[in-house]
Amino acid sequence: MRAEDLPEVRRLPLFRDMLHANFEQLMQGSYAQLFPAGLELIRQGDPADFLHIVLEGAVELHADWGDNRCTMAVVQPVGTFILAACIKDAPYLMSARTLERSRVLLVPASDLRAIFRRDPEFAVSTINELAGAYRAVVRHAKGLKLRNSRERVAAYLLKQSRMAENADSFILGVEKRLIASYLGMTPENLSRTLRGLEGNGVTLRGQQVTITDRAALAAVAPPDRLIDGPDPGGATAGVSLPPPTRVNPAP
Amino acid sequence: MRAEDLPEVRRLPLFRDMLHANFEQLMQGSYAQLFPAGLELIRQGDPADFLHIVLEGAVELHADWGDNRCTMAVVQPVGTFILAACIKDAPYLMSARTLERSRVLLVPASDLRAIFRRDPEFAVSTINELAGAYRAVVRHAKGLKLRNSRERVAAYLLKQSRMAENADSFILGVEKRLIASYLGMTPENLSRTLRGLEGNGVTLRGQQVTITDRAALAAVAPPDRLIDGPDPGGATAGVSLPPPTRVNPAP
DNA sequence: AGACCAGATTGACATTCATCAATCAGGCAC
DNA sequence: GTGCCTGATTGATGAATGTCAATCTGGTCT
Repeated sequence: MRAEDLPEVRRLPLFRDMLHANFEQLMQGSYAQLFPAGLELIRQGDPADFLHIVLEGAVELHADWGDNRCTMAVVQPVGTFILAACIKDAPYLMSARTLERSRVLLVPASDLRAIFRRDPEFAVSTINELAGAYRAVVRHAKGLKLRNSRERVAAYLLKQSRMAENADSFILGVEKRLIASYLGMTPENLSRTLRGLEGNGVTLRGQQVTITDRAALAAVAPPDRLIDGPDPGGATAGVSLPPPTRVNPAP
Repeated sequence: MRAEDLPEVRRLPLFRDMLHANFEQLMQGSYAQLFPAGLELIRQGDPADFLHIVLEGAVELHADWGDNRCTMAVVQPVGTFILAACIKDAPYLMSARTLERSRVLLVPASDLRAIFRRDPEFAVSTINELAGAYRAVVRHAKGLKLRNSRERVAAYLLKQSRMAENADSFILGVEKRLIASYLGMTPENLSRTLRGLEGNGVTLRGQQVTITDRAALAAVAPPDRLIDGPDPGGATAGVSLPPPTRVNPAP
């Protein structure tokens, strides 16, 4: 892997506190790889061999059952995914595919398991990472069960707004059909719902989202820290909600 | 706490491998308490002070948003819950209430955090517990997003059947409205769906479930290890699916 | 036994949501 | 620029699910 990536990886909450020697060893067995867009990195059901870390690009985690497919999360740099499967040495519960050309660091699961057994700091980091990931999924499940699709969309927009640098005008970083799948609805339904939300404090033009009346939007779906997160105590990497969005220059 | 409970707690995957001295210390700060049925043990949003372990009875984990409420899990002996919140020292994402008279062991979160920092075995156990809990929620979310209500009900029955001692005839251990909420549907819808499933290999009389044609039921919702679990490598305690059911004597 | 009560069921109805099909719009290759 | 291709949108429709209200049922208490 490129030497210049090391500091960034080292700075991840998961690796930040471990002993240097152990970090070195972990990285020695790892390798970064460049993948084209649309490539299936892992397939659900396969044995978990590598912890994946997205260095560049974006990766979708999705699940399939019969003919149905749904997006569970989008991981962006620098985020890790499928940590739990590696730890349990169990089959992946989700598939992963690149949304764009992406560089991914692959860390052997066996090394991982060996090292947190002898590096207490790393063990604690792993515990925190997993606890954060767990809470992220619980929040996702809560959103699915407690909110209808209109409310989920409104809450999603508000959350993206919070994460954007310019909270009042940002662009959706992902295809709408992916957002729809993430929110547990069809693209058609999302499209109509978005249109229905104009007049509730949002304006849309393509990927462009402008919040004109935050209170009105919040009235559709009162934001709740216990659903929309994040934990007060810092961002949860790993399986997170769809990507932070970039600011966009005024037209 | 009662001395006779100690061995059972000690046998939990979470505590099995830790040093005896540390287990002792952990238990010294803990206390078991008997609660009546229907009592709210914890309320979502409150700070996480104690890891909870159900020794007797049954506890429902549920979430609220506005006027909506949904069941996220039912924990039965001997199972732990809200480990993640304790670890992150963050607010509970779910509320908990006793479904029946229950005895619960309360372990101070601060002790927990202190001890897994110095007991590597306990740290590893915690990691495994969390990884299992994470995967359980992911499976739950997958079920919600990939299956319609009819399929969820069929899969639920099949799963309960697998967990029962007599797989072909068992009783639902929980109120139906609770099951409905867990499955993300209304009690009315569950009732109709259950009726609709007669003729697909199931017979119902009250809480009594009899599977007459497993294949027919499985045809409604093909079981999938990646949704219905469990992990091949052993039962995941903590936040698990609704309770194992007891066998029932033939009428 | 009888009254009572929470939960379950049923029916009628409204709403949400998915599906199918037909455009529409924007980006990219040539 | 033109053609094409994917994703987005829109419309029409039906299926799935929620809601409200009215029983029904099983168990508990007295």
